[in-house]
Amino acid sequence: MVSIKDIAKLADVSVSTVSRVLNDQEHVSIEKRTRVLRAIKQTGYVPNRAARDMVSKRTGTIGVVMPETFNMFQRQLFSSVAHHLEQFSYYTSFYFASADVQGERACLNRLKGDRLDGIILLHEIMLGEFQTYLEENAIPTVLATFKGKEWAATSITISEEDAAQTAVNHLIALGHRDIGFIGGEKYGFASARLDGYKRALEGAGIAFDEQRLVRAQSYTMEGGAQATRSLLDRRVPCTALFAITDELALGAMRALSDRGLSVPGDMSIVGFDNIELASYSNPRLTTVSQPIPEMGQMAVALLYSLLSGSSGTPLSISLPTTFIERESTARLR
Amino acid sequence: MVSIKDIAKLADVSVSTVSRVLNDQEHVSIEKRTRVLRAIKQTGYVPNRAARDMVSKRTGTIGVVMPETFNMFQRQLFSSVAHHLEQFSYYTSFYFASADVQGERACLNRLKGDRLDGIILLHEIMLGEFQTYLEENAIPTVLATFKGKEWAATSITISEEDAAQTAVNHLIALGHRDIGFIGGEKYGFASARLDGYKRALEGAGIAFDEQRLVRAQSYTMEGGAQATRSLLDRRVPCTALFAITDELALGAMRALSDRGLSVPGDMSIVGFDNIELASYSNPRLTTVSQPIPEMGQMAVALLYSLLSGSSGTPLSISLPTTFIERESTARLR
DNA sequence: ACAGACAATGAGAACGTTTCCAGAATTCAC
DNA sequence: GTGAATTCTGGAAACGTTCTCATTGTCTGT
Repeated sequence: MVSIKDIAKLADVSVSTVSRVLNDQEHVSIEKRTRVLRAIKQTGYVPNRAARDMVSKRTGTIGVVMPETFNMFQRQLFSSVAHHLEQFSYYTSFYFASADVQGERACLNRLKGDRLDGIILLHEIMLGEFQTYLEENAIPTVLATFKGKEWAATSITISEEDAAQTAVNHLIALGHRDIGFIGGEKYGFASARLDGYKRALEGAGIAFDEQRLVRAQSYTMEGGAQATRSLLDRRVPCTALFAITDELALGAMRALSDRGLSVPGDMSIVGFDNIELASYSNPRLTTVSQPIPEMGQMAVALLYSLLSGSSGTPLSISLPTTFIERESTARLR
Repeated sequence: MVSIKDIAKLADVSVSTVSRVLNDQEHVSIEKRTRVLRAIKQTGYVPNRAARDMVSKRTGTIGVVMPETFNMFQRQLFSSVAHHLEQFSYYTSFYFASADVQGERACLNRLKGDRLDGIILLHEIMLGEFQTYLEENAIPTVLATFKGKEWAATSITISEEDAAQTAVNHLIALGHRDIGFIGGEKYGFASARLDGYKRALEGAGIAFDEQRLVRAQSYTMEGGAQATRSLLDRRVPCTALFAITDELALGAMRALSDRGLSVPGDMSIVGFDNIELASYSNPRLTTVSQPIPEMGQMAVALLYSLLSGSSGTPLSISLPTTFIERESTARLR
């Protein structure tokens, strides 16, 4: 492997000079600079990142953490983040954590060895040690799509509860009163969206009924389908469904269709996220649109400002959502 | 930052001894070993990877390259690869290359600095320099979903052409003769699937008609919808469509539905890939199933054997596909 | 012509680890 | 008991960079 010394020898200059050229520093004559550049080109030399990192005490790397089995919303968010990250001169490392304690711990351990300069978390982390590590080492952190309960980190979110309430209100406005809820496990957004659902019912004077609530095992279409089947099996009358995720909603549509129920004829459905697929399903899905590209952009911008040394109380930014009416909801006949 | 020296001091042993403990080597007394381990635990010490990599001349890292805007098939493949990669003790770095020459070059440059021990490519790379670099540096490489033309690397593929032919044959068997083709740009699999389509027509004595061929701008649902619209606008009669990707097929279904055509009543559709979504669409999509989990597993296994020093002519493995009939195809009335 | 400022350059320390080597301590075979 | 083999241990070199510092050379203003 060709090293900086080889380049120095080949260009007949000192190692220091090569380093200066490499890092675009001044105090190098045009003549030597071109000689060095020629040698680099000739040998195909690329600086050894490990060596560079070691001496400079920083890796120039920012980490992006996401679930190993990310859903389509997270996939789109990831795209946006990755795209904006390319703009500026940091390396990016991606970490995929399986959604359990061991998975998060394994992820954390990988992280630690990498000595990141900054980090963006694209999903809620359950493991307390994660927060501890980041705080103790004062690693600039941006939380996207969630806030830490007692974690005073920069975050970018939407008002989950309000958005969910709006979605359910739409169903109510269409005359529905028996509205099922397809939720999920664990995460903060799941309970926030449930709260929004409850608030909407309350606002309309509809009693909340535990029987109309079902939690999917996983945030997948399969999870949504299963949950819907078990809801239907309970035989509590429902004319509409609110699913806290588009993928759950799509799974629900599949399950309904399998039971010979039509959407929105027999059942209206509202989703949440507005993933790309929502406008390609049949029928198109009425949903709450999250500003995914902006969330990614903001997350990157916020991290950048942290890395540039901005201080003070961490910003906690909430972006607006939009309710999108498509074809999966209809007025109750 | 706490370093190995701090641990040595704290445990009152030499740096060498700490290093031995760290790397699970023998020749350390139980007593000192426990002292070292205690010190590590106490301080939360994690070895600096950069330093470690530098001296050991290897990074213990394997790289996974995929397109920045990966489609659902690639997403599932990625999952499988990531999952199997976790089993063994290499670090994994993910690289996302935007699908153009600059993107691939940028990706390559990032790669180079990282001095990978091995690499898995999850999509066809156009940039020749990529191959050159990997070959010149003798980096163990596995190509997944494609083969290099003149690249004698280990690869794992399916027989694209045969599978496509089978898919189109199915349409023919249902009585269809006017079969549109929704293809795409650039990649080898696109032309292989086109060849399969042509061969099926030929086998049935149906003349290939350029007018029934359309290429999507991108391998997305939007791309499929657009392509389908332009095909419909040509007003060449078609009773069936073969899309070389499930996502294109789903976009096509959307476009047809928008024009008031029903699937499979007015038009049969066959896709390719069998992404998760294919069994959740409405109607469910008839398609060619790729053995995605196995492909990922194989790719990892093959890389592992390369890293373990297996040599000889690189293996080129082709996995079988399955044709899956669902609801998007029907007999021509 | 001379001091002072500044540009160009290279020598060498430092970063945190692994690994080679040699010495000390212990065990083993007779 | 003796010598040989083996285990344990620490010192120090090496890895490929960056960065500080000192030296030399070239201007500039008087």
